[in-house]
Amino acid sequence: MSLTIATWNINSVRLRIGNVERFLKLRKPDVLCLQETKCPDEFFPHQAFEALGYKHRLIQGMKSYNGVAILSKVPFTATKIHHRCGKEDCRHIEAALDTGNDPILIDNLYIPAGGDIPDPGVNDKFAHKLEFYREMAEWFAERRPKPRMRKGLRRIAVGDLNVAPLEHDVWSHKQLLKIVSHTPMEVELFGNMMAAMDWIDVPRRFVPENEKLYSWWSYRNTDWRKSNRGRRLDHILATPALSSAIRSHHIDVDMRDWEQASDHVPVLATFDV
DNA sequence: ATGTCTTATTGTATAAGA
Repeated sequence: MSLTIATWNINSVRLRIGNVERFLKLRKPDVLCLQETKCPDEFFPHQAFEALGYKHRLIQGMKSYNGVAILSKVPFTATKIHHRCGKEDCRHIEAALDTGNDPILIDNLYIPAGGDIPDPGVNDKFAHKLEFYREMAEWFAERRPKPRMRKGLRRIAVGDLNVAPLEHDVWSHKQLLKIVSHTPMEVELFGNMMAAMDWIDVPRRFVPENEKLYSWWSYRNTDWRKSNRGRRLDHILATPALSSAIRSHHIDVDMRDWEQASDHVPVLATFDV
């Protein structure tokens, strides 16, 4: 079966539920992973998703900040809510998708943005971000399939990881080296997390590393398209067991122009599972 | 880099986070 996964930092699911519905009708992903829902669970707009066939929903939200959700047409065989760095701040949920074959595990992540100053000694938010990356690398390493497991493990991780790892994941590598999201320290920890599970960077399977690729443009630019000072903060990662199943990818850049747009646009990938 | 958007509140202006 064909499986399309989308990830989107929605920056308030209630404010932008109209845009979510429009996106789902347009792209019809099988699974949508949202971050920054900013919505306590009791207020989550379930009916909008139910009406469009997303009958399987795992949500973990809170007041004001953060919040993640997995909305799926595909049933779950298991779900988990994870607490990271000793906090309960709604940043990691996990579901097993019932694809008929081995279930595919999907992690939906909202990694801390990290504040403005890239120094963990003076900026607690940056320290939290680094700690989150270290914890994820360790957690994935513990789940890495043993060499004797020849078929490997089918796992997909998506979300707003708040790091643009490659030179051409930002508009100016040189000018952003000291800007949080592209500092060498963050990029190194991102790399450690990638190595922990041998993750494949799915969009970069299709777009060469010397081409610009972004999923986020700041609200602070008056004309985002003209200045085009973007960053690739939103990611889709897949394990080697899914390597031959990867079919296509798409970043919905034009959605940055939609009425009352999020500052992030959806990233999609299709697998033949 | 600048400077915008969202949420919440000792609220109709301000602060915090991104």
